[in-house]
Amino acid sequence: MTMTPQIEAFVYHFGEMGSRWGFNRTVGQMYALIVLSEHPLCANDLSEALNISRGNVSMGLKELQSWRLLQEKRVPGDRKEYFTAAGSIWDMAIRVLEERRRREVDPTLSLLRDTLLEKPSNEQEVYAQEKMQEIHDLLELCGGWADELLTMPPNKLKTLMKLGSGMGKVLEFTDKLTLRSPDI
Amino acid sequence: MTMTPQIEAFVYHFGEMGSRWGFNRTVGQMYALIVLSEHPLCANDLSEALNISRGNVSMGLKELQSWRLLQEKRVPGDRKEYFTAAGSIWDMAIRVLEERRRREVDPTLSLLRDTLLEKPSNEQEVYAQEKMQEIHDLLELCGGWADELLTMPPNKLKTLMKLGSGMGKVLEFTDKLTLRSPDI
DNA sequence: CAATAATTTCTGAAAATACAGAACCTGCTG
DNA sequence: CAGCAGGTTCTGTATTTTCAGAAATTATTG
Repeated sequence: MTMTPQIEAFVYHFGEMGSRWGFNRTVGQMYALIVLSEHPLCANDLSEALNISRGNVSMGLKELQSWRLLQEKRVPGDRKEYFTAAGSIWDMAIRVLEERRRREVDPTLSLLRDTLLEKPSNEQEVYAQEKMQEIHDLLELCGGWADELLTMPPNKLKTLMKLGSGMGKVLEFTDKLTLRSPDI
Repeated sequence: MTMTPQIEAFVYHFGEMGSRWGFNRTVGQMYALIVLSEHPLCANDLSEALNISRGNVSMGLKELQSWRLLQEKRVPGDRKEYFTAAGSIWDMAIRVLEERRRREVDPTLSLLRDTLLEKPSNEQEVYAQEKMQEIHDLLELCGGWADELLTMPPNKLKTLMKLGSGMGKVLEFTDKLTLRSPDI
């Protein structure tokens, strides 16, 4: 289990980026290596290839599993656990986005909902609540939309994205249509 | 400059979330307070309201400015600088997304592009490059799409999002149309 | 061109996080 | 049930990040 310079470069880069994506350097490296490996890897492989302590690898695998990013593979006659990336690259992206939403957006939404139920008790709070309402609506709208998109079959989603600037036009077009028939 | 419990709760929450959004606790608190305040705030206001050292406030303001999230306000006859949130909540969201893309996605894309120009030097790299290609394509597609969306006028974007599950249908519909006329 | 108000940069302490390595489980195998 | 492979949890150290407060810098006004 030794990495070529190319693979190494990507693995390290992903480690650095990892922190931005919500997990730490070593977890990022571990995941990158697993994704790039055709064959399932076990904890020892990771520990050796990345020079990471065995205990740390165990924690990292736990973390990646909590993101639902790993698929466990059992090799008959071998008592080690092996791992590959769960699903396609698309699946991976979707999982990460879902998880980040759960961690970053949902708690805020919930707090906002609670706060907005309370009566503003002075001038200052009237304005503040207006802003909170705006934030709430934005998050809710985006969240709902994201749900729609992420539950679409990937193919369809891809088509949609490729539509690109066409989308603006489609939108105008459907606008016109809905003038006549509100239920496209 | 004293916060009501409601406002305080949101400010602190946003501080905690802040770290997930790419800046630290105090920067998050500062921004939340600025957004919720009807009137522009100066460094001292922030320092006092949040119990943050004056120097730290200065750093934080720099950080927020690097995200293009602040609008500077000058009050005639007062030499202090005052700040409000730059633009609407939508503008804020767009700025944050753009900036995160710049910081999180672009460097990876650039590395991938470079790597994919090289010839795979063995079996292992052939597979790894396939995966990298997939990641590259996904990031590029999403990035391009995000560009489209984020440069759309907010109203249009809002309409699009509200379209919700309708979108799947629109898609099928345009599919049929393009069979006859490829340039919608 | 002082005097001083406002801001920025620097410095080191404190807090949080990441991590190696040891100690500890758990369950298989002979 | 001893021995051991594999995995997890714990403990202390190293690293990184955050931040207050001091020092330095820049602007503003009489």
